[in-house]
Amino acid sequence: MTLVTEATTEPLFCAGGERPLPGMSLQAWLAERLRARILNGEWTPGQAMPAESALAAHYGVALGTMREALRRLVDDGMIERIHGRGTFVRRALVGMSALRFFRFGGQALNEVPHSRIVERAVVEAPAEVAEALAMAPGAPVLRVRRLREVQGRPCLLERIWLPLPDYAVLVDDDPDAWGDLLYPMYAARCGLTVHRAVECIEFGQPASAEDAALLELAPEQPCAVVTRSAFDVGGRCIEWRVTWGDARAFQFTVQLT
Amino acid sequence: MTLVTEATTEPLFCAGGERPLPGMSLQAWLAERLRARILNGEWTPGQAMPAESALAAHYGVALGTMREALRRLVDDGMIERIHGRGTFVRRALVGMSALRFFRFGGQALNEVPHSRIVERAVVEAPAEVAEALAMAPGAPVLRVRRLREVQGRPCLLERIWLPLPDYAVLVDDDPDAWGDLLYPMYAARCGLTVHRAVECIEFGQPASAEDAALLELAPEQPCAVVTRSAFDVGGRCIEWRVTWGDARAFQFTVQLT
DNA sequence: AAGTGGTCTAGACCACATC
DNA sequence: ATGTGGTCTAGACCACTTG
Repeated sequence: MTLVTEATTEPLFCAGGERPLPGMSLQAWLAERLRARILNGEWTPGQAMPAESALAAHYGVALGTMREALRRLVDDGMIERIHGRGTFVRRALVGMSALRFFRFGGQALNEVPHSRIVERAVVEAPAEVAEALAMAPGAPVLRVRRLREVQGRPCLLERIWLPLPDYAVLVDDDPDAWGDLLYPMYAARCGLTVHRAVECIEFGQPASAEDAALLELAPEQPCAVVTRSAFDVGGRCIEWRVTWGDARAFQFTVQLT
Repeated sequence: MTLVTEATTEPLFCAGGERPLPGMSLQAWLAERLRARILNGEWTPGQAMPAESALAAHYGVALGTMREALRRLVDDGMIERIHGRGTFVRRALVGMSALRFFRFGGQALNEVPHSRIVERAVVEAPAEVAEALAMAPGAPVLRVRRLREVQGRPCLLERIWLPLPDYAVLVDDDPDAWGDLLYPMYAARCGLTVHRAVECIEFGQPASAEDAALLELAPEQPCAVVTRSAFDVGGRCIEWRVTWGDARAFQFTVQLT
């Protein structure tokens, strides 16, 4: 009598009364099952998952138990719940521009700075890049240098490394058509969604005199350097980038509770 | 038959069936009531609150509802729950040393750096300090300058401002007896507990040639500057401090999910 | 053994979004 | 009107900590 309206790649029900619970709580086990199904691509980012009632019925658990399992995934940043609409696998990160670490004069809030692609080349991955992207050293990667401008003034310089062949479609097309936001472009053109990222902030100098000139800074001018590894929902690193900006414009706030 | 074992400063029960719920959920209202009682000092930091079952009975709500209210306070960092032991008002922050922003050579993990009080004086609060501490400009404050050393090498210099008369007992005693950790000392000597803090990280130079000399840095050497406002559980700012450290040793990691 | 928080159930009803 | 997540109830039992 139960209609299974969803394709599933796992046993429909853990019958026989025996569930794999070797000390793991039911809600934790449910969360892991759902996480695996998301990672398996059963529900893709932005797509709605079945209703909590449907999931609870599917697994034969109480509603409250399934709610707790879903809450774990929300806390993980894996899914997002919207009252009255449904439960969704989270899309790419937003509002994570390195620009949020800086205060550039006259910068309007939420203003997306203009992007200019300064360089795009297929190169062999240097050791550092290869390690970050979990590739063999020397493997082909797409290297991009991008300058970001606020009100016509250069403020951030980014060096970005992208693993090939995942980003192959970006090798030969027109970079001017990429737009100002890369992550939505990655999703649309390459089917790659950034789900999580780690940033490391340090102080240093521009990587070269040419980079300093692009930023209109003296070569020895101190810069804040933001190194970011970006991962997809499966935990694979799909972008590595380093961003430079004038240290005098750097400002970052931390809440401690 | 119900024994009221706790002193309470509010009506014991919201009788008459009418609870102040002008669109607020019951659990949110409960959380606010409990928050007010904590801020009122009914349960002090480190002390156990009544059991969730007792609280639920006291307010005449279901256990699960009270659990949700308590969960909100946990998420706020207001309380802490320990399985089998109880629910506790959170103590002072730990592991919030500005040292966590730096990597100094040979620094062992969790090593508490040695502290040396370089200056202690009662001064009139400058405008900036007065604003941070919500005092009148020129009001008396205790100014402390502290040098922190790792393996005998100076690494951080702190300028700390403390509102008077709250810290009056520190004006004339022996600073060498303060120890390496100030916040536990504040709690023990002055009855002041840091519950929350906000830090702002910027880039700059030492405040004076003398400060640079204390850090054994050139006066023009770039430094990371960490400005911290520390608040008690009631939201009052009870400490304002600025910390300088060599920018070359600065390293900070941010997780984005 | 007693007391605590953590898990789980099986409902009911409410608030929000969409068609 | 229907379907979604959010709130609330009233229990039961489990896991952990302490005396």
